[in-house]
Amino acid sequence: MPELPEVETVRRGLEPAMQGARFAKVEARRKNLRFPLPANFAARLQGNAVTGLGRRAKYLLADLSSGDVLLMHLGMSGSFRLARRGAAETPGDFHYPRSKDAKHDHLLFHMSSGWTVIFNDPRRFGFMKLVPRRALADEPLLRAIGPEPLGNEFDAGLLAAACRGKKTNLKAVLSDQKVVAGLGNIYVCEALYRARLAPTRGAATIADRRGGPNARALALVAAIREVLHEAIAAGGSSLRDHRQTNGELGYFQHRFRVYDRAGERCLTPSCRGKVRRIVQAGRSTFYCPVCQR
DNA sequence: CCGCGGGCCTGAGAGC
DNA sequence: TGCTCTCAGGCCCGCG
Repeated sequence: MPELPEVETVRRGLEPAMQGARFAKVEARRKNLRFPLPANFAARLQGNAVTGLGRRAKYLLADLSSGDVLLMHLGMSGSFRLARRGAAETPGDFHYPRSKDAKHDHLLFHMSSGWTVIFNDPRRFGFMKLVPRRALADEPLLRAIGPEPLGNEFDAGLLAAACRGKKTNLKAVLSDQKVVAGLGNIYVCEALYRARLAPTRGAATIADRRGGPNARALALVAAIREVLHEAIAAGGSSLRDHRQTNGELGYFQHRFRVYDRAGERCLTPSCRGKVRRIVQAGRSTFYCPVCQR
């Protein structure tokens, strides 16, 4: 599923079940997701309390009382859901499995809060890793990731500096996690539409001659922030896989202005354009060729 | 250094 | 109904 708004939605959903709770029992139904699970995965979690639940880019990070950090990535199709222990939908219960999807319930975290946290991932592009807290700064998966787009550090000056001298286009730059964290195909398309910038536009053209931000860079940063805030408030976007942890769908997909709207009218008032789908770096890009320049 | 294509997996939907 | 083909929100690697 998951880009920043979906991962943040999941983080918020997991908090009441995990924050301050212990892993009473962990069931790993497979020994690998995208990568092999850490050695002794269940044993290293069991008995630990979750002292904090954070997010960095598209990663969830659970701080454990052992001093380890549990790093979780949802890949393309990973999701978490919560079930009350003893309730009908809870694994181990008489009625379970009840969804045809249950074969992809790979990890079960039975928490001392009474909740069971279930990680489901049909495509198994997701993965988990345990990292000692003091080694987190050197963690290769996180080290190269750029600033959080909703944080104070990220601004037009930073984005322009990252684009300066680049030969590539805006779509590629915004999709690059080293430039800015957490954007994926959907929110890159939506942010570019809101900033009225074409995804094919050369990235360097949002910097002025000195490499400082121009009006385009300012518009782009504002658009990125705006679309992410709105999407988080809507519980993310549900296309195929993403659900909130309570099983409800996000609803931001109803507010897409270009994504998956190929051939439909541009929503900009007075624009006569039609949304176009092109392929960049092997992925679909949606944009209005009339009002995005 | 850069961009691109392939690979990792499974499932959904379209077309025949 | 069922086969085959394409596509999917991420990310890493190797190639040229």
